[in-house]
Amino acid sequence: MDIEVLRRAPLFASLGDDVFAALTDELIEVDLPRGSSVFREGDQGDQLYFIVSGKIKLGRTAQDGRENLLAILGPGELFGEMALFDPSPRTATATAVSETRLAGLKNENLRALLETRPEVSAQLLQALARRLRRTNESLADLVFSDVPGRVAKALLDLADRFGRPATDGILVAHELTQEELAQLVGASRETVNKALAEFVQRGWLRLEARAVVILDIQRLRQRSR
Amino acid sequence: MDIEVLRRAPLFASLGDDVFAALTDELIEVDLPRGSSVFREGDQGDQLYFIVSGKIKLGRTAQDGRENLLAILGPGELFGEMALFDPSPRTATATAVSETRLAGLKNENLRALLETRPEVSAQLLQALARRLRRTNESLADLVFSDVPGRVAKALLDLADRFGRPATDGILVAHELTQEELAQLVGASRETVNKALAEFVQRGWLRLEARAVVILDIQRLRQRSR
DNA sequence: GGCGGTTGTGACGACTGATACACGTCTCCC
DNA sequence: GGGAGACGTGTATCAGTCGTCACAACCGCC
Repeated sequence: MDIEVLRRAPLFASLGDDVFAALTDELIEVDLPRGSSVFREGDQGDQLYFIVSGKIKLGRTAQDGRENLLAILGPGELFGEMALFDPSPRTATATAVSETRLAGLKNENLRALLETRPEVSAQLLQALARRLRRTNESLADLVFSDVPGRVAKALLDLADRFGRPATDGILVAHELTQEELAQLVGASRETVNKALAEFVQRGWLRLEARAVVILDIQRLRQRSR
Repeated sequence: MDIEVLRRAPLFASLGDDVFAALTDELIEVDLPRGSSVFREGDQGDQLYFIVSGKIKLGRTAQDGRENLLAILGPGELFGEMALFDPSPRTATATAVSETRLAGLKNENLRALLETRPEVSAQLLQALARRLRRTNESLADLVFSDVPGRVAKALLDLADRFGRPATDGILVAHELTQEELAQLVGASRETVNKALAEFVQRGWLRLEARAVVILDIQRLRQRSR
């Protein structure tokens, strides 16, 4: 397994090489094809996961079957950590958006580390605080912004995290279908499609297969406010 | 100051009496009338707060002045803890909903405790995880439920936390104006008012000054799904 | 007694979800 | 290699929810 990504993860950055080496022995490798789930809402969770490569979507399903996505996570990020502190079952389903490799860590193993290493606790607290901040941000967006605004914001966020410079703009290979993008911003696929078409028509974007190229990031930023 | 509430707070429950006594010396008492703020969005934060009595609303303001509330917190709960892990300024404004007494604790003091007491870290992690869970819940509600549904949900939540049995139902003295309730559920005051009027007309609720009496909690629960 | 803040209610318009359908593309199987 | 079907995408029409605006009534407090 490529452990370089994990070595650089903030949670482990403070650890000595020996402690980190001991930890890697406890990691459980998981490989997932697109569309398969790591765990589902309601499952009992005894593990948390680091993303080595690929992308994971965290989603919830309403009783009528509609879905909404809480987050798209990429390499170096961790998820499923809430089971550590709370015995209640998982409140979200984690699904691979693309072919994905994970490193799982049993709660008990991390718990032992937390007992002896206050810096690791601090890092975990920071990670949770940041997630809470992001979620609060999304809440405000849902209340204040219309669908095109939320789409613009989501694209900019994805660009920040997964964007790569291209010849004529920023290539964002988000790997999401428009349906998934719609679930992420809390709107219908059709409305998201129209918002994208409008952005394209204005020359701010170019659409590619499960990707976009941002051509005019300034305008897009302006639209997202 | 009435420290009984704090002694029972989960964050301190695991501490010995001696450690707790030392901690109380570091607490800073704050009294607030209705409407005054503990801190505002953008402030630099170096303290977190426990609610001894009263209620606090956490809110954000959009650039056009519209507000939305992230949470209503009551006695025993803590807030402002995100400044501990993240140097960035406060992302919400904390305002007293009623006359409120707080106990403030400097970040540095808590940090010292975290270094030596892993149980306190664990409690703090748990508190954050629960908040994140609640926030995710709110997100899903915004996407899936209509305004009456969200109002019903908010009332049930407030009833859980602040309700007291009355002769003909559950008295929920939330102390919020309809405007504040609207900001909490992410809707306009008028729409919230109409939802409340409908519930009253169906005999599920009785309205009182900054309070409601829930008469038929079953139906209200059903409406909230 | 007046005045600001809060509540109650109606009319209207805009955004957006639902529905329906055409089209393109990819995969898998024959 | 080609075709069928599943999946993803592009677009239009229509109806419903909800926000905005407007205004009346009410309450509590100075």
